Amino acid sequence: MATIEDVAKLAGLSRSTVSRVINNHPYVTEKKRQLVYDAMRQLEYHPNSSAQRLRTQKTNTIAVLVPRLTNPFFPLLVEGLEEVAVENGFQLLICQTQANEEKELSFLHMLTTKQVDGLIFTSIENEWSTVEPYMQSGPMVLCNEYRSDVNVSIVRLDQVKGSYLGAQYLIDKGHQAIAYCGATTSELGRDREKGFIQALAEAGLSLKKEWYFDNLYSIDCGKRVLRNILEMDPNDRPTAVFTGSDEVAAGIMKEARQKGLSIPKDLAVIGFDDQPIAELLEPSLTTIRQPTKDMGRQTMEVMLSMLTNEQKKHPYERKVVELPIELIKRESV
Amino acid sequence: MATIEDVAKLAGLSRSTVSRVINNHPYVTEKKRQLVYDAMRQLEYHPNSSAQRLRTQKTNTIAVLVPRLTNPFFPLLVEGLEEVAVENGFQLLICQTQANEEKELSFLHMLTTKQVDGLIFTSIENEWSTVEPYMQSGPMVLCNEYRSDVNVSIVRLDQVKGSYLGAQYLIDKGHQAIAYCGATTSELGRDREKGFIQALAEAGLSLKKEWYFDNLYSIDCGKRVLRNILEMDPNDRPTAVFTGSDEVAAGIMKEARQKGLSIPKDLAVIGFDDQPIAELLEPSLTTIRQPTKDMGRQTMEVMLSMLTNEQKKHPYERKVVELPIELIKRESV
DNA sequence: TTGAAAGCGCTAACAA
DNA sequence: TTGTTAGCGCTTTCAA
Repeated sequence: MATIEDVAKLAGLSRSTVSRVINNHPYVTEKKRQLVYDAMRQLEYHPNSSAQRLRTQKTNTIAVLVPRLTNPFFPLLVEGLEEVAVENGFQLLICQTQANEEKELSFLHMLTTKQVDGLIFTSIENEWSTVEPYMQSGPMVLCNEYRSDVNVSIVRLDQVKGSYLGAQYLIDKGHQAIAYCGATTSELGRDREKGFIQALAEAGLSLKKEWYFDNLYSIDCGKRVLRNILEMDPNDRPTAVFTGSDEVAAGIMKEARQKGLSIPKDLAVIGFDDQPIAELLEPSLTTIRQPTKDMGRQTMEVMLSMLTNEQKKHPYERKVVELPIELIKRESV
Repeated sequence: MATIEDVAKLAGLSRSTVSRVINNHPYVTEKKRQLVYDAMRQLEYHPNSSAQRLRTQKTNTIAVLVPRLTNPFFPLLVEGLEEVAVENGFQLLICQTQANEEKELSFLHMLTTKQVDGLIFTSIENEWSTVEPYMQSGPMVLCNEYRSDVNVSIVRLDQVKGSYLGAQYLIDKGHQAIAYCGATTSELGRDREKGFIQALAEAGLSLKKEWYFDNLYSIDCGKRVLRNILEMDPNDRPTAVFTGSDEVAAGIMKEARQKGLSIPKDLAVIGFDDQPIAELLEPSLTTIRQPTKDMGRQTMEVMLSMLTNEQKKHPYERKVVELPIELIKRESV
């Protein structure tokens, strides 16, 4: 492999001049610039990325932590993140945590080893107290999932409103017995619960403990929920289910059909996300639309502004962005 | 940030000894090893990744080129690739080409700039002649898509058999008028076409030009196909469609319902991939199952063996792995 | 078993 | 406008 030294020799110039050409610096005469280009081409020279990183202390890479890419929500988010990153000369390092605390920690490590310039969480597995120390190694932004009581930049949705809209719609459609699929472990999950309960309360209803399903995320989880519902007393079981994701909703619907239930007649189902699958299901899925890709774009913009401010030696400024969320009415309710 | 020098000083030892401890070399007394560990902990020292890379000329990172992550086939493939990579201390750099030639080229570049140790294609956008020169910069493996006439390692499926099975099944079910959604641009696409035509030929049938839809990949593409079919003469139009992906099949089915067609009565549909969505559709989708995740695992194993052989200064040995493919019968045919 | 020293390939401050 | 020079932080001979 040719090095900058080889190019300099061949061009009859110094390494500095070659470096200036590589980095598009001013104050290089056109003639010498050409000399350098010729030499680079002749030697098939390409600057060594590790050397550049070591010297500049920058990687132009941003880590994005996602639980798993097989959940279609995240590829969409990544698409938004990546668009803005690439527009600004940055690269993404996509890290699947598999919802595993240790894996997440190992990725956080990349910030301290200077393998990445910044890090974006789209979900958080560890306690914030164990994450926080890593903030001194580089900028972090929370996207989607959040912690409102800590000093970190956040781009998120109004989850309270999301579930409120869903519950209200079910109630408007005459449902009184509504099951809930949620997650108690995250603030996002607790906010959704808040909105859901609020809508119920305004209608004089409350959430039954036995109708609360916790910690669900997959199609199979959804199927299990449906089977659980079927095991309940037929005279006292939910007529509608609010779910935390289109996957779970799809699982419920699939299993319902399997068991001979008709949707929405026997059971109304409402999803969350508005993934492509929502429209394809039969009946098509009523769901809460998240502006996923836009959330990605905005997150990356916050991250890049932090990286830029950092260069100006300004302290990081906390930004909180909240994006709108809406109900998409289809046929499953 | 603490450096190795700081650790050495605090421990009262040399940089070399600290380095040996970091890299688990033998010949360090337990006592000094502890001294080093203590110093590292005290200083919160973490080796700088760029420096290690520059010095060792290794990144322990492998680039994986995918067209886009929003096609669920690829996250599944990546999962397999990543499992094996992580098991062996390697990291994945996932690169979305957006099916764009220039983007692909820019990622190939990472091999020459030593940003990655090896590169895996899951689809190829450029001519092989423009890709080939990059092989001298590091090992490459083709996964899923392939070029049988070039000297590169490949892990792939028997595509001829895949489409043969699908076509044969449709014919067995009594279909004579079968539309085909394919791709002429890749060898994979041409092989599928081969198998399809072969099955037809054995039944004394042939593929109508007007029933050939080229270059389709998304749900919307599928919808368009269905509309095209409906514009045909009702007395001379396909009774079945063979598609190149579950997405396209889903689009066709969705639009068919929209237009009042019943599946499979009015139109039989067969997919390709067996993604989660295949089972969820109504009716559920008959499709060709690809052992996607396993294909990923095997690909990474080939890549790692090349990386290892490289260290032994052996020339790369071309490996070709072909995985089985099967027909999953459901309700859409 | 340990340390000294060289150098991976690059950028940037400084001098000219 | 260009070149000289000093490292960035690490690993790895080589010698002790």
